[in-house]
Amino acid sequence: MAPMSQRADTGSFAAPMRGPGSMREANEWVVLEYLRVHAPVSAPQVASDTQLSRPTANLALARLEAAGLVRQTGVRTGRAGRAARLWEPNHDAGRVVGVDVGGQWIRLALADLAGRILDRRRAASRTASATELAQQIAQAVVALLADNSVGQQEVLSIVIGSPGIYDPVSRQVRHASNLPGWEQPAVVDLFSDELGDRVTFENDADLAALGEQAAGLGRDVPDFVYVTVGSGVGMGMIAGGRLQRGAHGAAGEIAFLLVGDAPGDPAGEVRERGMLESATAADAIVAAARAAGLASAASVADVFAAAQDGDPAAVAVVEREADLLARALVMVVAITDPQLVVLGGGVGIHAGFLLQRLRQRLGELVPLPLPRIAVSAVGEDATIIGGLARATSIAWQRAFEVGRGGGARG
Amino acid sequence: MAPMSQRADTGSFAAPMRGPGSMREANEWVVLEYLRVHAPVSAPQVASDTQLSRPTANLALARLEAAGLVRQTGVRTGRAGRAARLWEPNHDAGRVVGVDVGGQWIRLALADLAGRILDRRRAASRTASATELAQQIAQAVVALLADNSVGQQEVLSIVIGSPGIYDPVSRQVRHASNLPGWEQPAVVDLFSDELGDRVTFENDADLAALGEQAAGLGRDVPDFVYVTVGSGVGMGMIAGGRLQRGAHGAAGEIAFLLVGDAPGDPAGEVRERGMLESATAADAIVAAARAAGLASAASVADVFAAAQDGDPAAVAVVEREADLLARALVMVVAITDPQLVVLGGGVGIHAGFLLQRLRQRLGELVPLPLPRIAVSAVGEDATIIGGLARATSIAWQRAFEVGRGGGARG
DNA sequence: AATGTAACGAGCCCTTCTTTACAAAACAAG
DNA sequence: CTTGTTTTGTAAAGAAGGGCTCGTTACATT
Repeated sequence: MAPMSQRADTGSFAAPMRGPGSMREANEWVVLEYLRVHAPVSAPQVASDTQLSRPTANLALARLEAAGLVRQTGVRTGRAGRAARLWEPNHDAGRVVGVDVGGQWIRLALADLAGRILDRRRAASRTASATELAQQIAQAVVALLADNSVGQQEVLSIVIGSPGIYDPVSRQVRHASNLPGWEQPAVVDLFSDELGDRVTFENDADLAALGEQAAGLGRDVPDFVYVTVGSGVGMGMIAGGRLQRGAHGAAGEIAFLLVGDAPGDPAGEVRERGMLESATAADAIVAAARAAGLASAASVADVFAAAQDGDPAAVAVVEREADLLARALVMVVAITDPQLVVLGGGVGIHAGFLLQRLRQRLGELVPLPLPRIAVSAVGEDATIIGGLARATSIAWQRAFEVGRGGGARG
Repeated sequence: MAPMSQRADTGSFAAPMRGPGSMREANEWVVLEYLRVHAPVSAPQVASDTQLSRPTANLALARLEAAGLVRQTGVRTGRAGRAARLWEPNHDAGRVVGVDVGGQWIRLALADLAGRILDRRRAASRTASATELAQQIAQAVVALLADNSVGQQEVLSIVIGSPGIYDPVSRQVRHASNLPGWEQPAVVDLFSDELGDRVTFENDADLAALGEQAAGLGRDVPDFVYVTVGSGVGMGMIAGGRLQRGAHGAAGEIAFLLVGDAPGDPAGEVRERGMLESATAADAIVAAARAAGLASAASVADVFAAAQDGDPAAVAVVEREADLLARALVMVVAITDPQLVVLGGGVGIHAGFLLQRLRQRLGELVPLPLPRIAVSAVGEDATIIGGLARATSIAWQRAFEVGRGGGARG
């Protein structure tokens, strides 16, 4: 069966230098990683910034170019001296796909190796059965590739983000309460059958955190959390610049945080969905607003709009939301001490209105160093962008590995 | 001023291989790290396990021996073929000191580079003033070294564990509510003046987690937390095999977790110490027992003993303790998803009695994959052992750096 | 005592990086 | 337009490592 690996940590010792071969290889990788961040850039610049000698840097670039991983993108002129050729990664050396699977919508995007989106699709989820949903996704991916004339060979990585936690041992997704049936192993197998062995599963909130890290507020923040509040509640955690998944991939399943006595909630739902999610997710807000007399409230946006207009019932609902989220953030801050909390998801995006109260409550409850709190800069695309970021990272590794011995394209 | 560095992450790119020199150096470091775990071991074993060639492994060992970092420790015989010389790190190439500063006791230990304790001291903390306490510690360290004829030069690292979080920027400890005055910068400066620039500050719970990782239940567990309940409450978190400190070093300050309505506690104390600590720390247990009619309860041990004897009031107190800790662990599990929870501290050590109820409550509250829960295997020495583990790690790095150019000893 | 096995060590070859040097290309000044 | 300056690109020489292979040594077995 296909590997479909979650990042397997090496565990043992750092790899020693096995002969001069690994030396050159390591240097080429350093140059490539440098270029991914600093392109376009001249060869002497690469040399000085990577602390390699000019000939070595040039050799690495030449070999990477021969492997199709790097290309010249022009000439820097205007300064004294010979004009320098500028280099950049060959972002057309492959393609990646990111998929965001939700209970309402599936979104997918095709991107180059820079993560730039070339084409994207959105469709209502066919949640009649999980296998139907999986088939819908697989077919959508195939169609997306076909419409853009992208061959199977070019696709180096496909990352699928969904609720729940993926267990690479049993090869199934668990705890995806939003997607009934999604836990069947047949779902995972269907993807490897249809799309090959380049599929990686990730939690949607984890990917959203990576998205915020790649293109949002988390860009230069090594320790932050992304909290998503929408139809469900979730969290992705970046510590030391790296995504933290926990021992079973369940880190950040904050739906189950205890945030009070959750009055009026049937105990069964609290146990199933978790107390925080039962009390703060989108449906809970709408229900609370209606119970408070806002019969016209049909969506979260309605409730927030009414609150903005000063409707006292709506204000009370929003303030309770802020208080509950503050209690949740107390736990997050006390346990993980992030530098930044990013709010996302259908509710989180509207959270600008309650940020002030959120900060105030948090300050009242915890005398610790407080994180900055802000609304996501990438919005509802966080998961897709994060999926593409993860996919490009995997793809570059693969391209480098095969490029060392194989052919080039692009 | 002295650097006294917390581990500074490099941030930028992996170091390239700058010439064959760095290659040899990297290989020597790999060999040394391998030996620290697998000693005593033969040279061919080193070669095959590190994937270096036999000549290269032998050369690395020879050079490390010349630098005084490695030594022969005998001959393995009994098998066919020529007898192999066995190698081990030269644990006498330096000394380290670990200090555990608490509100009641200070403990300190002198150890070799394997972390083996050569001598140790314990004394009642002189908490009249923080500077007096700091002076007491510094003098105790000096005396410990003198009594064992250890010169200042030999001490490669001193790690001081205390409550609170150390901020390397402002060079002071914060949030050490147990140690009044400990936040003054003068305290930190006193140590660098008296003991030189090899002093590192760490949170005591963080060190306890490292201790459990080095010598306790966390030995081969990459993701676990150490929860200490005693006169205070704290947590140290290991994820991916590495200690997680958070953005401000405040990760694991779980005293502030919200675990209910904390009935009967004055609001001021809850705000100051945190709700979980106010409700579950040692003094709270004793107070609750007395309030329930156990006039004879003078210590946590008394309460637990009475509960073991079946005293209903004591049982109720212990069960409430278990319920509160279960609520706290819900947060920890939902946010960080550890594989193992280790209980330590004055209360945690007696927690065997409440483990079952703790597990049951946790299972009722969270349908996520649950961690193993167990009482610490290193007991009250966790912080000291962890401090020595951290210190040896720092010391080997230093010894390696200077060994590359400087002299040897031992 | 003879044989097999495993460790050790020296010599050789290959690869890589750096240094040094020189040629090429752009701009600036006359 | 020519000449000089500056930076880039590349080639050759020099230095240093690591792997491979083989011969030697030492221990255990029979």
